[in-house]
Amino acid sequence: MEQDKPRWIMHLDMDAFFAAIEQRDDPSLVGKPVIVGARPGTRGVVSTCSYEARRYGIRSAMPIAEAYRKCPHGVYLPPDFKRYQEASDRVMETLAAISPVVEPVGIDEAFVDISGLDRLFGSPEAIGRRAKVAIRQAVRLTASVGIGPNRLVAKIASDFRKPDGLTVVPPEAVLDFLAPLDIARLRGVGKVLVERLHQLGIQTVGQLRRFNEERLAELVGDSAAAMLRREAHGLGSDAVGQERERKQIGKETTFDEDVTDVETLRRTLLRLAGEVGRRARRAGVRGRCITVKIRLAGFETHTRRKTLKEATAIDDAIFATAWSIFQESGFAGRSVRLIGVSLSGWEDSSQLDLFTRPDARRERLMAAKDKIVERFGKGALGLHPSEPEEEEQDE
DNA sequence: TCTGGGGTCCTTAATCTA
DNA sequence: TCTGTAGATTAAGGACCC
Repeated sequence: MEQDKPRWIMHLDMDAFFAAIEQRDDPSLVGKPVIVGARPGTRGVVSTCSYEARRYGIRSAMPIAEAYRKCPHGVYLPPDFKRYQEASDRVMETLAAISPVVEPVGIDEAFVDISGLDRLFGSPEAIGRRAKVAIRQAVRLTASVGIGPNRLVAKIASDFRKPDGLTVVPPEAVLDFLAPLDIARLRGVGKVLVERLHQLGIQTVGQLRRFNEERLAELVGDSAAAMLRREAHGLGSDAVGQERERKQIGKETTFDEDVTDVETLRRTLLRLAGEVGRRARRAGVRGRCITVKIRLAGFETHTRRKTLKEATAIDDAIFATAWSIFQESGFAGRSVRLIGVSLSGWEDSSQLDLFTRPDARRERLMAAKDKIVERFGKGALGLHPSEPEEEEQDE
């Protein structure tokens, strides 16, 4: 049922989400530089910071040590995902009351298809205002909204005026809107591509649009060039859907200090494999592919992978494979900064044989055990609560 | 300065297989 | 049966995003 009516896509982005929730819940933090992320003095980064903190040059993903140097008197808080998820759920519900087509992106953003809602709610701009007001009422937080003919333009528009902004870009205004913007605003253009485009003298989207097509393809490759061309012309998908199926479940950890002790690495892998298994069972998936990620002291990162004959979600099987991968990797004895395990390559559920598969019974048992531990704690299984630690909150 | 953790997708190369 | 090859699968790394 193709329709010729113009598409209107809204992108909504919560302002400094984690920090704003902290300020909302503790009024003494209002007006102060609030930094949510790793503890100062550890190896971590800033997750989100308030606009007051941004005045000191603090940004998301900045090493926490650097943030602390820039703003030692800031308020440093660990993230509390449970509270953030609650707020996020309410935001998504609020959006769902405006349009049935809402696609959450992570915890603090969403795309909403608002095409054809003019009779109900008025112009796209009126709908954007309505969404902002409804969210403010529901969670006492502000959001920035962008509206355009597709996801690309809507997303760039929501980022255009922040915080608490509203930017509507009608189809006929797209080219003019994009032309003066920095190429880094485009999706898929990160540090590497920005650097390469700068070398070509391209700083803005308008310059990119005018740049010779063949030359661009020679320098960044055919597929990147094609993507850049489309984006420079403001072309993008207008399909808004539900969340996509996830393709991988992983868990990794960075040590406070680099580790050479093989026993420590073994125990860490065991714990990570257990966590991955537990999450896979809860998600009802089994994977054939096990990947071990190792980051050495110099930040040099490697992955090694093995594909099993039978898909699994059992801790022991994941660990045994991960451990053999590590032992065969040749990294034993090196100084390790980070180690991680992930499971992927889901088996095709249409070919599942739930009753004859040898692992099925054990998996059901382990899933039941997971549930008991979840509800009543490790004590319920006769385990010491601090035994194989685990404080993990569920994302 | 010293770089988290959860992911997705793309590229390239090697290997398997029809 | 031999051989070349196209296409699928596997593996590793990297860029990017939130």
